[in-house]
Parts: sequence; structure tokens; C-alpha cells
Amino acid sequence: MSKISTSKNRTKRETITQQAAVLFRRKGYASSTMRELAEEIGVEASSLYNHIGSKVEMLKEICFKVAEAFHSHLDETEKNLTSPTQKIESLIRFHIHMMLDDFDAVYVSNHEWNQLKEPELSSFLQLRRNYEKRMTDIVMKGIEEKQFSPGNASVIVFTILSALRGLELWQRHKKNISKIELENTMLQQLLHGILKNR
Amino acid sequence: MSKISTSKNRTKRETITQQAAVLFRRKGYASSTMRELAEEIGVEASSLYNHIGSKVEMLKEICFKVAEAFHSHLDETEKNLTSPTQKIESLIRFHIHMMLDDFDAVYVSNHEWNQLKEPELSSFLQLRRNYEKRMTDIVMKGIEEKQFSPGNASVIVFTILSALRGLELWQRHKKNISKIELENTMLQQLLHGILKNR
DNA sequence: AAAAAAAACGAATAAGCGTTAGTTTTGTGC
DNA sequence: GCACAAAACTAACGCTTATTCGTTTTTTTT
Repeated sequence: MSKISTSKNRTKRETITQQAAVLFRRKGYASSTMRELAEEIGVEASSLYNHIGSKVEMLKEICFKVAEAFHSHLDETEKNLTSPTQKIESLIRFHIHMMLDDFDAVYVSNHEWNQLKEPELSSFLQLRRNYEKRMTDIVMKGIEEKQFSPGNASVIVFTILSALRGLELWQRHKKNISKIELENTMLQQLLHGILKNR
Repeated sequence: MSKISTSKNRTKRETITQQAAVLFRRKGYASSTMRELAEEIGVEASSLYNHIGSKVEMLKEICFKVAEAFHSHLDETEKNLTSPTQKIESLIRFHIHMMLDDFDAVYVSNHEWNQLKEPELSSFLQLRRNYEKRMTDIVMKGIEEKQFSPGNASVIVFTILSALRGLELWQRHKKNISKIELENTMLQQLLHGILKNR
């Protein structure tokens, strides 16, 4: 096998899709062309179709792979932890790590899912609603158990999730601050905003 | 004057641009076509060019109008208020109001600015950096004056700004909660995350 | 080294894009 | 009702797009 380099025992398909994520993040899905993607990989556009199905199929794979990562971590969290505070902290930390380690894919999943076609569009949204619902239930439990300050649980969840998205903006400033400091400052800010006793 | 309805003593150009914001938000700038926009307005695509310069010029107007709104409010805030806590609260409230009252334009400004061409792209980014810098200075002052918990001021600002963006996700749930409750919950969550004494 | 399979290529297709040009319709002021 | 300007239309341009097709090159298997 030649032109398409497959580092880290990835398939060529995976290599291409991951490069697509980089491109989609930088230029947006609709503004990215197959010719651009091909050029970055070092091949002609038509050659890509020996490995991938279509442009939108790559987007689909990116979005669902990310969604499934979050879901399976949530499964683990609910299985292994009991305290709402611990659960929320675990979720926050996972979001931060995903954002730092798999930035392009997470970004694309967050911003370009709406370019999916049906029926993928609907099932993706279903996944999202599910995740938010389960997270909201955790917060509600935390409020009941007096671990969190009272407030509308949905608003709290959205505020947390949105703040975590802020890590997108963060990539620019990478150099000026360490991962550790970032993670701690953010966790402190978010948790101490909802924790009753500090 | 006929087909293009100009409610609220807007010019036709403004009416078109505002409809463009709605479309750009729903489908993304690159995926929105002039023919679609024309159809929503009830006119042929070519007719739009009697009123607007080009597609990207509408995007430019949307983005800069929003940016200038935030900047002039920041000017007012710095002129009229002294306490960092008051200033930050004022900024947060303004963001919430803008997001609720001029949702489409703010959303487009947040998500599609990167589709601008030079030199607008650079000057838009300059505006953004300026705003963030001034806001960061306020937070730093607040930390110095022991009004805020210590922490990296930049991270705090990004966390706040990102959380405020969360109001985008909120539009879906509009019905289930009042503006007031939303604003208060969010402000409490954000402020009490950085305020030292509650 | 021959045969089979995988990968890459160049060229072409059909559809859609923003935008322009020329013309016709509509509205306004005398 | 006539002249002028504003606004809308139809038709087309030139360009870009994702994708397909048939062929050639490269790699793997026998």
C-alpha cells in the first residue's frame, strides 16, 4: 500500500476520515472540498472513493463516533459512581480530556452535525437529547440530596456543557497555560458554582 | 414599493439581511443559497442584488453589527460602573439579552465569522481579541481586589463567554422556562462560581 | 514470474452555485 | 397620462462541486 500513510495501525479509511475531521473543523463541512482533502492526503480526489463512501458518510462517522464515546463514558460513570458530585466531576473531566485529545472530531461533532441528512440527523439528535436527559437527572438528584444549590437543573446542565465547549476557543492560547491549570481552574469554577458547601 | 415588505421602518436592505441571518443560522452560511433566501422573501434571486451587494457582504454586516453592539455596551459599562463585580454582572446580563433578543444575528456572528474574507476576517478577529482582553482585565482587577476567587483570568473569561453561548442550545427549550428564571439561574451559577464571598 | 486484487489516475458528468445583463413591470411626481 | 426611477423578472454566464467511469499503475498472492 502506498500513497495514503496509515500510521498507528489505522485503516486507510480511518486515516482519511480523521484528516477530514481536521479539514472540516478548519473550514466547515460545506466549505471543505474533496479536492482539498485529497490534496492534504497527497492523492487525487477520485482515489478517495476507493476507501470511503461519500463526503457525508465521513461526517456521519465523525459525529457518531464522538457521540458514542460520550455515551459509553456516561454508562461507565453511572455504573461505577454513586454520588452526584462525583458523577458530574467525572463527566466534566471526560469532556475536558476529549476536547484536548480529540479536538477536531469533537469540534466537528458539535458544529457540523446539522449538515447530516435524514435519517442520521434525527438519530444523532436523539442521542444528544438522551445524554442531556441523563445528565440532567444526575443534577436533579444532586439538588435533592442537597449537594448542589437549588436551581433549574436543565439550565445548569446547559451552562456546564456550554462552558466545556469553551475549550474550543482555548486552542489558540494553548501555549500560555498548562493542561493541568486549565482543567483545575475550569473544574473549580464550574463545580463551585453549583456545589452548596465548599 | 412592493414585494419586499419593510416592517418597522427598516430599509429593504436591512430586511433582507435580517432574513439572511435567519437562514444562515438555520443552515450555515456556506449551505445557504441566494435562491433559498430569495424564496423566503418571495422574490427571484437576482432581484436581491438591487438591494444588497453580495452574499458575503450580508455576512459582513451581520457580524460587525453584533460586534459593535457588544463593544459599545462594554464602553458604557466601563464608563458607568466601577466595581468589577458590577461590571461582570452587567456584561453577563447584556449577553443574555442579546442572545434572547437578536438570536439569529448573534449566532451567525459566533459561528460563521470564519467564512469572512480578508481583510474583514482580520479586523473582526481584532475586535474579538479586544473585547476578550478588556473583559479579562476586569476579571484580573476583581481578583486583585479579592472580589473574585483566584484563578487564571483568561480561563475564567472563556468559561463565562462559553457558558453564555449555551443560550444557543436553549432556544429549543424556550417554552419550558421563563426568561427571568433562565437569567437568574445562569447569573447565579456563573457569579457564584467566581465570587469569593456569597 | 504470472495472476489477482487494491489503489490511484485522468477525464467527464450533471447539478448547483453566485452573480450579471438586458428587459419588463411597477410605482412616483408632475 | 407622461417621464423617470426603482424593483422585479428571465435567461444565461462561468465556475465549482461531489461523484462516476474506464483505465493504468502498484502491490500482494500464488
